[in-house]
Amino acid sequence: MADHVDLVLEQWRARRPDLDASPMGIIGRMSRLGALFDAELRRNFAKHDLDRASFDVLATLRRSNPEHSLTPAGLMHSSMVTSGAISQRLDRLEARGLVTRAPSETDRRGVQVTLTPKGLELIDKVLPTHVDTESQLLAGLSKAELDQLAGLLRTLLESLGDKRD
Amino acid sequence: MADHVDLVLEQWRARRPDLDASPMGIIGRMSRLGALFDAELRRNFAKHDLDRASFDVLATLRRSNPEHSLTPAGLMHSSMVTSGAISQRLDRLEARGLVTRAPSETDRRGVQVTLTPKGLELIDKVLPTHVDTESQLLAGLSKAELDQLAGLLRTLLESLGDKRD
DNA sequence: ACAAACTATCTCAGCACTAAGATAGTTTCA
DNA sequence: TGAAACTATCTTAGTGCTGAGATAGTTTGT
Repeated sequence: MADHVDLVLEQWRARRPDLDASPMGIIGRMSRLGALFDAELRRNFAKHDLDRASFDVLATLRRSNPEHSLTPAGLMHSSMVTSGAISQRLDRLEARGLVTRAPSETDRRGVQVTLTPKGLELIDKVLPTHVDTESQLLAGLSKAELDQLAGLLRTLLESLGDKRD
Repeated sequence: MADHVDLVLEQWRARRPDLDASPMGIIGRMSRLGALFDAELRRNFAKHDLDRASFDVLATLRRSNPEHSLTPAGLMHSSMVTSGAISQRLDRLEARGLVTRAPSETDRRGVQVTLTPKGLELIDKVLPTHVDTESQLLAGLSKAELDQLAGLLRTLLESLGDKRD
């Protein structure tokens, strides 16, 4: 059994035997899996006239609270992109009538972003197909293996300072 | 112990208890780890006037064979980007004198890309700092845990058809 | 009370990528 | 042999992001 990364590691052993390339065995695999996941998830988003960026915003609003409402800063922290990216995502979603931007009542610099009924309907339609696609992507591992994997990834995230907020 | 993704999963349970969001526990964590890894690796590349794209090309050439030489198609398969992206990456690297493009001797459509001495020197200088950075990113897991993680990721990649070529 | 420091959001130029398609050369096979 | 299918590479318009910085409003400390 060997995947593409095993070949890469062999090549490094042949060309640079002095180098311990083993960390690439983890980080290289994650990067490849990320690319494969992304490509497949994108196919599903496209069926519903969405892309990853729009889905992320709609899904974050959907799960955050019963009002489906957050500030741009809140969206930024959740999605790990810059404030400029959030502004542009919101421009697109607002133009499509999927979210609204309202001035904050407590802070005149602030904005409150809220899912419209149309946005709620769309994300609720896409969500089941999304987890379904994800589930198929993970079908190569058993339930026990998936739990083990989730645990290792959580430990790693915690060690890098990933927090709950 | 809980990371950001645990919060996300809790929120889904509260808002959409009918939905089994557990696949997000894996795919969401991989995506976050990918972003954190990328940011840190980029910092190291920048120290050497490089970016991820250029590093990928130089490293792939470095490990592939003793001649440090591949076709654009070979680079494309290894890096999971489109042919257009490879063309542009090679334009940049060629302009900096880090690789050469020579017409293939056997196929007049073909091109042979080769590391220059300057390119070889650069990648050999950066490589140890790169694996060092990766190693630090993984320091939160023991050697045994890393082996376990690599195995699970390999199984997943194989189940998705990732091949050695 | 007021200046300085800070915070929230937006704007925009520059960058690397994709998707589609152009160009040139090679292979297949009737 | 010659047409059709295929392959290798490059070109280009369009897209979404980052990084830097602008703008407006809030908080802090004296």
